[in-house]
Amino acid sequence: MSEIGRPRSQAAHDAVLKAALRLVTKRGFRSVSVNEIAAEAGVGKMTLYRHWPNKAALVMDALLVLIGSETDFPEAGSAIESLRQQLDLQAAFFRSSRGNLIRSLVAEAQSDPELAIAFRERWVNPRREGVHQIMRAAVAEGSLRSDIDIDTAIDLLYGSLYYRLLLGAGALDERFVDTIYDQFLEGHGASAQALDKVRARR
Amino acid sequence: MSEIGRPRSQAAHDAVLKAALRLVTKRGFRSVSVNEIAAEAGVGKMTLYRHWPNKAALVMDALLVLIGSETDFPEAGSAIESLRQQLDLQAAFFRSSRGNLIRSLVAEAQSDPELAIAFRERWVNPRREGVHQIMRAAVAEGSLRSDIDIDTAIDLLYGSLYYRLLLGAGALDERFVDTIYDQFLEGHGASAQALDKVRARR
DNA sequence: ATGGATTCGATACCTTCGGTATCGTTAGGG
DNA sequence: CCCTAACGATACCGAAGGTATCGAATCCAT
Repeated sequence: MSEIGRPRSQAAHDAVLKAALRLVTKRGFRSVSVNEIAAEAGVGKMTLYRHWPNKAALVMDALLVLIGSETDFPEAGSAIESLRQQLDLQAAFFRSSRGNLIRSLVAEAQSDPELAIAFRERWVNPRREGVHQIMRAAVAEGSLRSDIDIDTAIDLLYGSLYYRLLLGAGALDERFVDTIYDQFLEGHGASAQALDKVRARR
Repeated sequence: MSEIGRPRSQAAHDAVLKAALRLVTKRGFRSVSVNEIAAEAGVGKMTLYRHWPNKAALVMDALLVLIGSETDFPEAGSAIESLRQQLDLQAAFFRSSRGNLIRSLVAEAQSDPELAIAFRERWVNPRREGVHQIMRAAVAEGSLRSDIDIDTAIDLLYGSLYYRLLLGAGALDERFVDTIYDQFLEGHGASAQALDKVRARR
């Protein structure tokens, strides 16, 4: 297990990640060049390409390493409350400069199959799994109806957030989160299930 | 009022639109070059740029002119049935090679503000307006609860379709449409409203 | 310590692509 | 019939992602 030659510089690695995050969140993926990122990091272009195979992989890493935890589930008194707070958090995340990063990566992924897979497996799926868990807990605590189709529910709730982020179809404010959350509970809250039983009894 | 000089060739115009549609639906926006489109159309590059200011505007036009009507609302016995059929139609549209075109334009719009505006105003908004009308009709015929927030309902339903199209998070098949439609009616169908009244009476 | 292997930052370079400029040629309205 | 603008073709420009190569620096193994 040879460790021959000069070792990789962790400082350079970190500086490039930070520079990439700063520039891309601010101005977007396409309008930031690799030369700029290297210059901002005070690093040679070839050093950058020794650490990442291409621009997309670098920015994807910057997202995961530097701000991946910003959408973690907050602690809350109940699962359903935690879900609600995470929806707000996700909307705030999209509304902030981080939103540019997500928009950029989704856009780039449309013409870069490798990036598409990486984004789905390393960003989307882990977060879906988190929502999945919390929804199962919400079912267990009796806040959501037990016959809910969780995957589709996630598509509806989080799909609408991505829709507004990418299509610019409307504000990603708390009022919007309020509304989709209310509409969601209207159909999937435990009280809706109770009402179904009323209907069934008739 | 002057019509001096050689007139624009409608044949060239149409050939470029057709070539752009064919190539971009097949291979995607980024991997098709303007040179290819011009060659495929049997047209000089400068002729292309005399008819459209840039590649994005051309492809946007191809979408609207050639296949804009493919997502029109089908005739159906009731408004709610028409809504359901249009959802299926939209999913089939996204699932077909047309989906590549939409994905390409949404992606490109993330770094092209003019295209973003054009796509929203010329594609998204007109179709949202169609859904809006049909949902109002569904309320009027008693198929949807009268207190529905239509704009948010559109975000939920169609947002989830765009989400699956762009994130590749799952199949856009009829089963999926079935499920989101059922979940939608669960919360917003008129019977749900009736059940609310049962709850209120207690 | 010293030498070999590898990374470092810097810079020149290659290729591709969107878009422009310029040819001589062609069509048609005044 | 002729003047003007569009036509197809092609050369060109600038920006950008990625590669190649440089001498210098750094660490491990001997």
